[in-house]
Amino acid sequence: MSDTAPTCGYIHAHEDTIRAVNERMPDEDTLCDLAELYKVFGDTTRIKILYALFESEMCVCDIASIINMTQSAVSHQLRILKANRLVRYRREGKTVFYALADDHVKSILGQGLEHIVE
Amino acid sequence: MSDTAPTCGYIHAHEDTIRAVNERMPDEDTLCDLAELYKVFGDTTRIKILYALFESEMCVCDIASIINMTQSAVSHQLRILKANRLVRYRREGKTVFYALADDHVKSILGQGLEHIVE
DNA sequence: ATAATATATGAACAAGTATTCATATATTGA
DNA sequence: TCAATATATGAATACTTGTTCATATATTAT
Repeated sequence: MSDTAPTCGYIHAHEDTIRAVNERMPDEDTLCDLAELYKVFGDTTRIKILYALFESEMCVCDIASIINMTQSAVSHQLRILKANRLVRYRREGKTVFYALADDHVKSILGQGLEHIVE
Repeated sequence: MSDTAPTCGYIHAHEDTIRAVNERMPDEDTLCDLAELYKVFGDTTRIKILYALFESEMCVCDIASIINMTQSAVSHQLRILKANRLVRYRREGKTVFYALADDHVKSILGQGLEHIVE
């Protein structure tokens, strides 16, 4: 974060463009939430977990086995996914089953894929 | 990355579920590219830059002024956006104008917003 | 109650990253 | 060619984050 905005000789953008940008720009809190959400998707382990859950709900141990990571690592990441409401869970005895929270996850990942294959 | 997969007493997922997951799971390279793409969106400064460019193409200095960051910081981030083909640029004399590379950016950010306002 | 097991979590460490500062490059005009 | 200006970039620093290891919690069965 800086507090000094640089000024080049003159502003190229018209005043109404600048006003339009300021109108469209979400407020700081929303921007932070947005960035936070994308950060969650910005990790291979978490993406793998989500892809695994595409197929069906799964317990922590199965997820760990499928994506070849330790139970601890998976559990830590599930906490983050949970906190961002990308997965939900239900307990059944000693086992905790995780599932995708909603279809947003699929469509977000799908759109990302679209961009990189282009 | 770990090399030891944990094993709980028994696997809950059926074999065909596991096979289905492995079929659906993109290969390691694609997963990395995906994560990489989302990492780019996972920063407030870069999101601000993209939102600014929603309105119109803009020179580095105008962007810096609008989002209140130094020219250097903006330039560094533009390099990352450029490398991930989220923005394109054209030079006009001393000035370099940046613009959104395509409409993917808008739809990706839109979908993110949808999730967090829900 | 005790043992066994599935999951969660705190602390530590390593790796990655965003900003700043100083400076380099590129372009224009005099 | 030289000065001015817009942008780019390398190095340093502070901060964030993912994994590991050890351990805690929760649940079940004996």
